Amino acid sequence: MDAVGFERHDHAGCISSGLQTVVETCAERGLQLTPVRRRVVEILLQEHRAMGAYDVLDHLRAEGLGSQPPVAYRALEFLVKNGFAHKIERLNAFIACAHPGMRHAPAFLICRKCDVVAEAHIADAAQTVQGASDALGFTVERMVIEAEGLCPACNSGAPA
Amino acid sequence: MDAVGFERHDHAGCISSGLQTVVETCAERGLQLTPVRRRVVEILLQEHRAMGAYDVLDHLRAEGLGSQPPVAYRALEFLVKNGFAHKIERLNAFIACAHPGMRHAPAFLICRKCDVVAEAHIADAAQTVQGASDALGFTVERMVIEAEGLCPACNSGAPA
DNA sequence: TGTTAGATGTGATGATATAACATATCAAGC
DNA sequence: GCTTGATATGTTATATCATCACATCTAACA
Repeated sequence: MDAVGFERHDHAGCISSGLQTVVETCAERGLQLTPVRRRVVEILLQEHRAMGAYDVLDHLRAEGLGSQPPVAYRALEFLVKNGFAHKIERLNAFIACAHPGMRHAPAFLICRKCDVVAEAHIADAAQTVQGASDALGFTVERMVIEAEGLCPACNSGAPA
Repeated sequence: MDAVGFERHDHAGCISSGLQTVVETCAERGLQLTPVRRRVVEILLQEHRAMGAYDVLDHLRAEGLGSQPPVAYRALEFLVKNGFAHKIERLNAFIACAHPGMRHAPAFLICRKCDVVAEAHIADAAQTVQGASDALGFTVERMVIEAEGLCPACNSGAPA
């Protein structure tokens, strides 16, 4: 198990390495990392939080990279489909993947107070759901595991 | 582990017993099961599927029980808060709880082909997420576990 | 060079959800 | 009985999230 999101970290480094991984993975797989798509993943990495599609669109608009909702939704769809970003269903929002390119079934821990979202990899939980589904004859194609509550900082009464 | 949703069942019975459980639980806890709230849980039990708030509202409107969105959303909020219904985040839709009154962390198995939604109780998965969250200092208040894929019937090529 | 597939631009609209404020109901306490 | 407070409902308007439909552009390539 690990989690990305609560601890402090070298953010400039995490942006550049995250972007680099996306660039490389797209090259390997023959995916078109167009300017809009590239910029959206950069925005998600920079902001480092769950962003609504219209938040992303605001950034794009300010940079002349598209002004209508479909522009943002299409880029986000591409990123989610290829594992470079995730949709947080509980928030109707999107976040850069902490481990782009890797196959994984992430779980998200969402703080209701400060809105921080951590991406945890709780393989056992995913496997348990998978196993139970198999037993019922249900084939799992996508899985959503999201926990809402209080993050360590908000738990301990620290300023949000 | 058990699941409610895929197998055939005595639906008239499940409606009446489900409603009865809600009525009794409200009485026990001093909750106001008003006409709108009661009718909404009946609608969810009758339809036996995930319904959008506006689908529910259509029923209410046809019966003169309210015509504006907040009427439906408020009733649904009451039902979800008290464990009589669940929100399926992946679908932005609501479904009657298969085990009203019981404390539980349900997982939902959503068929993308025929839209059937089964409520499974995969205690291990919930506990695993809970345990991992505790280890990180994250307090879980609400958990969403949803798997999307193909139900047994759609899996086997049976008519959807 | 014509064709095609994928990506983007853009206007309109659909779908989901809540804010804000007025009104109603009812039980508790004076 | 009357006031008060808590809870629920009615209603208008609006906020927020998401997609449709169609035109255009570009690169790959037969």
